[in-house]
Amino acid sequence: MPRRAMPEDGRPRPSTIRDVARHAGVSVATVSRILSGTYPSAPATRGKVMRAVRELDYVANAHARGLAGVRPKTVAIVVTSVVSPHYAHVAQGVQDQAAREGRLCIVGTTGGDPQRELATVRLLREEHAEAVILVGNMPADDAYRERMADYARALAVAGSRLVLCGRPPLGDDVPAIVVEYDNTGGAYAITSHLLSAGHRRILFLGRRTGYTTPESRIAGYRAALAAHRVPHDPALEVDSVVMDRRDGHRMMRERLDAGPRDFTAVFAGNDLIAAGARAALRERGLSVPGDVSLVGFDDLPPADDIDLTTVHVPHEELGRTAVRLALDTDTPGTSQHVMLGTHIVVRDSVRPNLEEPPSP
Amino acid sequence: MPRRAMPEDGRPRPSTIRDVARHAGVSVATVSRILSGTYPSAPATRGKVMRAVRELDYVANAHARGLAGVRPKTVAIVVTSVVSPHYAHVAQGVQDQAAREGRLCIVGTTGGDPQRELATVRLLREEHAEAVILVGNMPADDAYRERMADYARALAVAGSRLVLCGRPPLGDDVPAIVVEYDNTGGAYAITSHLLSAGHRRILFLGRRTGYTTPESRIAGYRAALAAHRVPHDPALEVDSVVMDRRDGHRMMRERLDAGPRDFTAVFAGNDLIAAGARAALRERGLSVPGDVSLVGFDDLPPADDIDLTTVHVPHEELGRTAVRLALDTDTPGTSQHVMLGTHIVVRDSVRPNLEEPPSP
DNA sequence: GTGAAAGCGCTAACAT
DNA sequence: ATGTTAGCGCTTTCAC
Repeated sequence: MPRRAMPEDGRPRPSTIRDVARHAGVSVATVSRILSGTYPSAPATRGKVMRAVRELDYVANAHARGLAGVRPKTVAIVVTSVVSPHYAHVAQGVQDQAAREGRLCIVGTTGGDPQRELATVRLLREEHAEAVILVGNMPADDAYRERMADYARALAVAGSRLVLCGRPPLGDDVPAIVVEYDNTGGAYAITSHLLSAGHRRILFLGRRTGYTTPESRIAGYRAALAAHRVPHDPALEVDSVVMDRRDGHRMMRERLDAGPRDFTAVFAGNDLIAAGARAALRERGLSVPGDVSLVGFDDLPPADDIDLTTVHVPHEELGRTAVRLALDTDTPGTSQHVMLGTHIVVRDSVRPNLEEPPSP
Repeated sequence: MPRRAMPEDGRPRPSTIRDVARHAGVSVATVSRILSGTYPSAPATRGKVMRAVRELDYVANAHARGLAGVRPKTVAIVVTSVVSPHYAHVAQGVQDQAAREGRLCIVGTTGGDPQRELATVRLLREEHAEAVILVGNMPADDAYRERMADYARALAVAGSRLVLCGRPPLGDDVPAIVVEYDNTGGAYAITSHLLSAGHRRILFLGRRTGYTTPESRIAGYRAALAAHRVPHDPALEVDSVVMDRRDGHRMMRERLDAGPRDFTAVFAGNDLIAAGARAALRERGLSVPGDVSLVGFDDLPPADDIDLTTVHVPHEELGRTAVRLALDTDTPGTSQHVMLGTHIVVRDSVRPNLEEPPSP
């Protein structure tokens, strides 16, 4: 049972560095130095201090330390939601690396609301975290760029590094680190996979103009079609608003109800959409991959559950890399740019197309 | 473009309350009072101050404020992992309520490792958060109780409230708020659901002795059997270690390979196990619910994807309630206890049992 | 209604 | 190798 200071009011208060100093018979400076471990000290003194620390159950006050000019050991991550697997896995990577480097992790959720994002970044500025990692999902318009640039400058003044995760760079004048992954390359690869299986009419589910991630993916889809000399039919690209399972189900259902099926394969903009589309196909008596081939993007649950061939995105590595780069003070540049690779994961949702012969 | 203090070294520093005071021609005390909004002040002064705040882009330093005796607006949550849907949903509830009440949220992950948990709680003590919410998954032995009691006392001294989420209370002498949900009731209800459909041999997948959550669930299972006067066969209870999809698959596969099938329905200890078991059943040519009925527990993804009848657990409400109770300083008691209800969600994974006639 | 000044607990010069 | 002391930026008495 630790002894602790107990003022007259009968409520114990946390031990302070002065309590420890007194208890050990040394000065507060000595205690501070020994605990920080960066100065030489006599073993005997060290022993006394450590014993006092233990007996008084002393832990430093993070706020006092922060005030005294030591950057708090904290990284922050801002996401739309922590239940979305995409964000959850990036957050997990951030947590991993943060814990490994002895940091605490502040997580903010915005629900996709710019107002809440703004409020969160404001609160984070107050905290003076070492890094603020934004895994936003905002349209990449000018307003967005400007907002990010504002964040970047304000955070830079407070000494925090801003990391943009999964989005393209903003420009060299903006002090932000960017960690993204190869959406276009992945989409190109998996579209080629379908083309190689003889599919020519590939429905793309989840076009979302103005949003960088879906746009990069559809760009890869189109590039692959072009490379294989397959005509590009804009009618095969379906717009989505929310990019979730429900929306995938809706898009597929509406498409099937609108007329005769004019595709043999489906490329869903993400695995959630793929899951919804698959359900809709089955409701209409179409099996995957028996009747229709289906691929997704992300390699997150429920991809494994539904045996979906998809593009693996290194979500956790994204988070880990973000933390690593932000905490790496050896590299002084505040505007690095890293692009992580993606690759296909083949499961059982694609079959060769037999409905029309492949072009010669 | 905000003007900001720019020392000789050419690196701007964040504006302080003194910069604002000078800029507005008032004292720092006045600025502090106006920003806290709890004191009367002349409208003219208020205007000057607010303008200065805007022009200097001032945000308060959370550490200075914390040091000066104001409890930081922060709640903390400690979970095993943020990718596990169970924890993610509770965390989402915590985030929701925290944001609603203007709080920042610190998230710590332990990976189930008591060492990391200890380290995390230590770091959180330094932060003096208003609340520390533990959503642990530890065996409920004496060592665990003692550890929790230690946390509780240490955090109480630092003025933080400890909330135990999804676990039974520790005792009145431990200053902790407990928010749990009705595992036994839910298990009782869904077992009754299977019994009403005529099932008598119900395989329970996921017994884990010493862990409160699985133990409460199996208790409900046994209670329902007893209430329906169905003999309890211990051979129908299968032990699990990790309680995940893979383990569900393994348990089901091993059971099916061990001999002739001696059950008509399966009660999986959670939805992940159910998903794994379902996959194993299908690999052996058994359909759900055609050949075997299957139910789970939690109502989390992938329950919806696989049309699983299961028990709904109010995960997000758990998190919201934890924050609400912890921040409710009107109720001074630090050892409240709340139990949230659970209920069945019927989907399409149960069929009446035809293999043997129900008892008369 | 506003100002002056005393800390909060810690770190980092500056002494010795 | 250790002690002394001046802040860090804010809130909050206590005066006026």
